[in-house]
Amino acid sequence: MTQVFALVDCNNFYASCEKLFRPDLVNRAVVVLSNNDGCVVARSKEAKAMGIKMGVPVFQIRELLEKHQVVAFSSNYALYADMSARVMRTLEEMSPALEVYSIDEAFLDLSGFESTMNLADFGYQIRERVQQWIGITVCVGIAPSKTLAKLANHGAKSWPKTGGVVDLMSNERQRKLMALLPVNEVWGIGNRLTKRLEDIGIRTALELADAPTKMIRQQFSVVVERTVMELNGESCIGLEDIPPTKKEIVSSRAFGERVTELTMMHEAVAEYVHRACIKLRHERCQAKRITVFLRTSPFSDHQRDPYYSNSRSGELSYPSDDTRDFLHVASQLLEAIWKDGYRYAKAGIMLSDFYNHSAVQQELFLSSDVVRCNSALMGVMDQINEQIPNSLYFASKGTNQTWGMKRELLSPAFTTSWKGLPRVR
DNA sequence: TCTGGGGTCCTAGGACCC
DNA sequence: TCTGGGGTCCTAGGACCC
Repeated sequence: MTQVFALVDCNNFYASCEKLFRPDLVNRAVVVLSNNDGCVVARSKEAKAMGIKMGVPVFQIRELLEKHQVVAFSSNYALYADMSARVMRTLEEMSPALEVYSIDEAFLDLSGFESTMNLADFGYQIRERVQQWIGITVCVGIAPSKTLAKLANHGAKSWPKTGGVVDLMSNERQRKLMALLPVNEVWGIGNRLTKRLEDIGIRTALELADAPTKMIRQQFSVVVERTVMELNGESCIGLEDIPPTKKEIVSSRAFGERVTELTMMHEAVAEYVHRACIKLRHERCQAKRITVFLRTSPFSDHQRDPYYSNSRSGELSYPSDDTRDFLHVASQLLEAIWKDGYRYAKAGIMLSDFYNHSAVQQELFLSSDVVRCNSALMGVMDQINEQIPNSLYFASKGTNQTWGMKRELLSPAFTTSWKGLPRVR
């Protein structure tokens, strides 16, 4: 049986979420900014039309924003996550299997649907329902492989006359679309690969699809080879409807102001450990390995502001999900890579080497009572913090946090009670 | 002055073992 | 003193994604 995938993607998702609760902003250009209000990470269609590019630093386009009275928001992740969950629940009801691919995209398995209905019509149904129930506009791409479904979706987004749905099940239509799209629009082909592919004369998606797989494998990799097969309608990447367990958890952040003192950096690292461990417990995992990293700004003039970047990993003697275990090691690792005299712009920690909670072998000399007691303590802490965020934490992360990030343009928490509200001081 | 955060997968090379 | 080749495991780095 031929496989059928649909990719459903929300249009301008973060900007659309902000607009949804501000009817006064219809037809106004809206942008959403990254942490620290540093870069543009989402634009409404009006903002796109002004030529505001994805990822551009705000300070470079400040005049443009003011001149056209563009409305800017700090990113309100709690709001977007909540809206995303609503969209996904709606999609779930319409398809037997769904893979939540990112906050604003999902793959649906529509295999077998083609015998009872017109696939494009079903795409329009999806679009209408999400629009009506949630108020978010989506585009739908339908094809026999995920990579082609991505391209179909791109077509649906780019050409309004498609009505937001493109059915790419026929080979003829696949080739027609691929001939029009540059190779860098293909899922899995980024900047570097685009450059290398262009060097050997491959410029369009179709030229990549027609390239001999053997040569692609030799000159590039198995990954690119798989992409070529997917472009030819051969599905190599299946639907992952059960989310795989995480292999690492990262918590990192650029500072609102440069950090020059070790005590401050200790506080910041403690904060990241705290956040990562909450996620770890949420995943019902334990980790053994922790990495601490820090760096100065790669963008500044290195004559005046020299560059330094370093990281160091350490291991616990047994897997744990106890914040205190990681705080202890992290602080030692930080001491080992810290150098005085630099203006640090960013730091973070990463947890890795995960073990399933139930399958973890306890440390030989730790009584099981102690372990039970620790995990109960952490559980209570997480529960309280879920009710009232940041009410309970370890003193090591500090109470002042002058290095914390800037979020000056945050929208209110429209749909969530506590999450997303700035901390009350 | 001001440039995000969180992930995955693959590969090359070093360490180590037999 | 001479000194092989193959396998495995781990890590760092590169590339990609949203």
